[in-house]
Amino acid sequence: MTSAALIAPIHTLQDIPHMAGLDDSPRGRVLRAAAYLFRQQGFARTTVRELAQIVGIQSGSLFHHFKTKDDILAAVMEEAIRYNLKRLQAAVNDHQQLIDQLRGLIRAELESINGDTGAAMAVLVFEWDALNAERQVPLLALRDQYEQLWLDVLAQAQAQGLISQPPFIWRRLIGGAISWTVTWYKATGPVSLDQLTDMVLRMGLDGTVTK
Amino acid sequence: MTSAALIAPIHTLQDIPHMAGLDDSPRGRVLRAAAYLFRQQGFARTTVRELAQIVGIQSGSLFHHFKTKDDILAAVMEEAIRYNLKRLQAAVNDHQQLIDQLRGLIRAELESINGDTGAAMAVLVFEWDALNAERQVPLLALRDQYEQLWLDVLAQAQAQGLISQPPFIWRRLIGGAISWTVTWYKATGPVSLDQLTDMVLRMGLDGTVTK
DNA sequence: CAGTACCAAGCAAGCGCTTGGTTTGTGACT
DNA sequence: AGTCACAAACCAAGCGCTTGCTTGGTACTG
Repeated sequence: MTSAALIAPIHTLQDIPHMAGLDDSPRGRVLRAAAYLFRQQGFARTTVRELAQIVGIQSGSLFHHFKTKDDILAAVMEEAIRYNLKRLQAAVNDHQQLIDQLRGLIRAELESINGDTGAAMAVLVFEWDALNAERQVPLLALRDQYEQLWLDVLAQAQAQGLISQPPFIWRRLIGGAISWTVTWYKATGPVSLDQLTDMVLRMGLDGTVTK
Repeated sequence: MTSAALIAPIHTLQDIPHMAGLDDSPRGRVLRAAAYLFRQQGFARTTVRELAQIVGIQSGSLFHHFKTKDDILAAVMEEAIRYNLKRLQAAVNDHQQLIDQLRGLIRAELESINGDTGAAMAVLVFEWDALNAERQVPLLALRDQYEQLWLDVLAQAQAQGLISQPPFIWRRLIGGAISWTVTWYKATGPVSLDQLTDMVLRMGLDGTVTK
């Protein structure tokens, strides 16, 4: 097998940005490095030796903190989804007007994907199938909560005539547009997160409002 | 590592749907199986032995047709992008009205992702980073052609006031919504491809037209 | 002195790919 | 029609290497 990343693979933990929700415990350090590597190269192509090297320990020592490599993946995903579920709940609770709640949800999800939990969120999306079916179950329960938050707001939005598509479909299409930003959007570019939020929101309010 | 797909991994080529653009030559058979497996389990987690077994040959015999496993991945991607570039060009040429061209593009891309080239398109999206940088170059040139087709139509759409966002942004957001359908849309479900096309189109024509 | 965190070494299994040789299909020439 | 040459397609076996993970022991901390 040809190995990717032959050039400058040497990293240390300090080169890797912090991830919200993770402390500086050994466990937190492993998960931070894992989120970074799993996103950068994929789960299967990341070796436990490589991960250990970045954390600064021997590869065998990883298994003092996690039973298997799969457990590390599951932990990264669980941290990501738990943290961002809270973020989304806050986004809804912070506003009373429905349109502001909707904008808040979009903004929060854009942040989770392009901000300080971006690596873990990308792993959650792109490496989902790498997780055993059994290990997916508890995460699916969390994801259902996450999606229900959206659907509750969207049901009201439909009732008020804010959106003209079924909430389920609307959520999938807009969710796709938001998730996809991970492949192209740079916060340092010409478009700010607030501007991007408004663009997505406008696309969501399709022809029903001339706002 | 725990291995996924412990249950009923036994397949033969006949269980795998045909892919448009591939013939029944040995090469075509390998690529068809590869597109299916790479999508199902990911490139890294698919072994050459597994691939060979489905095709019905020995693993070593694969290397009579392709130099490396990476070459197989690159070939799957190239076939996918070449075939769908033609499909997109046809979609534009088949109509004269701008709005119909736009709808044609959306419909064509939804088809390529959810239809007879779906597996290969998913591989193109999800396994892009598994490809060496050098091998990405020729594919990027093809992808630029593909995207330019969209941008040409979108520039006119903006000039006519059909869309209210910059073509580049519009394309990214709508492209995300379309690509994302691979994660949830089933052609056998309650929503037809034509209906889905109209939903995406309506979302794209954001508030500028009360069509 | 118990528990946490770690190292050094290495095992068993699986990986991509190679090798040397055999079968099969095809077209040209008698 | 028969036969021969040659390339394409394939098999059987296995090499060299990497993988996730284990083991038995040591240092540090409260």
